[in-house]
Amino acid sequence: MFIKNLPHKTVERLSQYRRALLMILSKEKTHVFSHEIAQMLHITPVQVRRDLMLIGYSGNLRKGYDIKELIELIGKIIDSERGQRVAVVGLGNLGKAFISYFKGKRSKLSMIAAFDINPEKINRVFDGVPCYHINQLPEIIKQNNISIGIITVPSEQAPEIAESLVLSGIKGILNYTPKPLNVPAYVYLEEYDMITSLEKVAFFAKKNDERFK
Amino acid sequence: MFIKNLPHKTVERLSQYRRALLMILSKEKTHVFSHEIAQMLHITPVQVRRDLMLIGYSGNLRKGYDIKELIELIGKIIDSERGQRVAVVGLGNLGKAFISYFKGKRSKLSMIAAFDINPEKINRVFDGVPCYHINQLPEIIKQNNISIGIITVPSEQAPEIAESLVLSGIKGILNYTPKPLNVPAYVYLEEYDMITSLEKVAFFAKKNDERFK
DNA sequence: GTCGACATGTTAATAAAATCACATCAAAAA
DNA sequence: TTTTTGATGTGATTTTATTAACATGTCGAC
Repeated sequence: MFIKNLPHKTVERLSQYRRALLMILSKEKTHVFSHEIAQMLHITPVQVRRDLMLIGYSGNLRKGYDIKELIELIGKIIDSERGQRVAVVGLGNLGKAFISYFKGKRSKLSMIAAFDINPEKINRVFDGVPCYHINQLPEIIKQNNISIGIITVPSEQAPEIAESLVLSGIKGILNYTPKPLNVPAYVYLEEYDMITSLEKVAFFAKKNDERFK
Repeated sequence: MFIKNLPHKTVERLSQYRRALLMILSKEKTHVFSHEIAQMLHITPVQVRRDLMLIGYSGNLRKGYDIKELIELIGKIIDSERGQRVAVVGLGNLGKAFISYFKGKRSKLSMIAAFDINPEKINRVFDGVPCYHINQLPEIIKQNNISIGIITVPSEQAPEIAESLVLSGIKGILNYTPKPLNVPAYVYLEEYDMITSLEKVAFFAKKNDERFK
C-alpha cells in the first residue's frame, strides 16, 4: 500500500491509533468516532480525521470508523508485508527494557537478536531473545536478514556499532545514545536522548510553575 | 534569566549544545564556531546561530563563540537556579536504565528517589538512589520537594501514579508508558513511547529502502 | 416528509520550525 | 591601504504541522 509522503507525525500517530484501537476492539464495539480516538490520545478529533484522510480511509457518517478495517489498513500502510526483523545492540538495562516491553506486542516486527560484550550474557536467552557477542554482529544480521537495529550501548561505542550495522546491511537505526550518529542517506536514523528529554521537562516545568504562580 | 517563549525544539537543542560543549571544553580550545557545533550534532550552522540568537548570545566574529560563556548562559536559561529534584516511579529495567544513565551527569537536576512495589527493591539503594514503596510516594515527594517525576511503571498503573504525583505537587512528568496521561495544565507533561518510535523507524526504513532500490 | 442533531471530509488559515539569502564586519593577505 | 576571506546575525521565505471553518450527508424525531 502506497501513500505518498506521509508526514512523520502522522506516522507516529497511526502507530498509536492502531494500538489504542486494538485495546478497545471487542464484539460489542465495532465502530469508533474520531472524537473517541482523539480522547484516548489527548489530541483533537480534527487531527484524527486529517490523518485518516491522508491514508485514504473513509468512515461511516453515522457510525464512525470500522475499528477492524482501520486496524488492518494501518497495518497495510506502516507494516512491511514480509515483516521486519529487529536486533538490540547492548543488553544493559535499556536494552532489556526494550525487549521486555516489546514482547507480546503482536506485530510484523520481530525481535531476533541481542548483542553484548559481557560474557555472562552471551549465548543466553533474555525474554525469548538470544544474545550474541558483538563481533558476531555482521554475520547474524546478514544471516537473519535483520533490517532494524536499536543501539543501547555506552555512547563511546555507538559510532562503531552504527558503522558495523550499516555495513551489515541494516535499513533503519534507533539510537538511544546521546552521541549523534552519521549514517548514509539510505539508512533511516532516529535518535532519542533521555537526558535531553528530562532537561526539557525540567525547563518547561519551571516555566509553567512561574506562569501559574 | 528570562527569554520569552523559547521554541520546544530550541530548548532540546540547547540541552544538546551544552553537553557537546562540555565534552570539547579544554585549555587549548576556548572558542567554537557555529559550523563546528552543527557538525557535532548533524544539524546546520544556521540552526545553531538562530538558536543562539534566540537566547541573545553573540559570538566573536573571528573566533566564534566562547565555550565557557555559552555553557554558562545555557545553564542560566534552562536550569532552575535552585535546582530541581527528580524521582523515578518504577524501578524496572527502564527505571534503572534512566538512573544509571543519569548518574555522574553534573547538572542542576538531582535524582532523589525511586519507587516500586517489589519488596526486594524497597529500602535498598540502586546506583546511589534509594527506593521506596509506592505508597510512600506522596510523603517522600513532598518532604524532598521533588518537582519532576519519571514514570516507568507498567502502563495500566500509569494513570494512578500520575494522579498521585500531581496531588503531591509535582511540576513536570516524563511518561515512558504507552498510556496517554491526563494532567492539569499547570503540570508539564512529556510522553515518549518506544514502540511508536520503533514502528516509525520500521516505516521509514521500509520506505527508504524502496526509494533507493 | 422535513427538520434538527451530529458526524465526516476537506479547504483554507494559522502556527511552528527550518532554511535561504545576504548585510555586516574583523582580521589576514596582498 | 585596500582587498579578500570567512565568520556572525537576521529578515524573508519555505516547509511542516496544527487548527479553524464549513459543506455535506445520514439518521431519528416529530
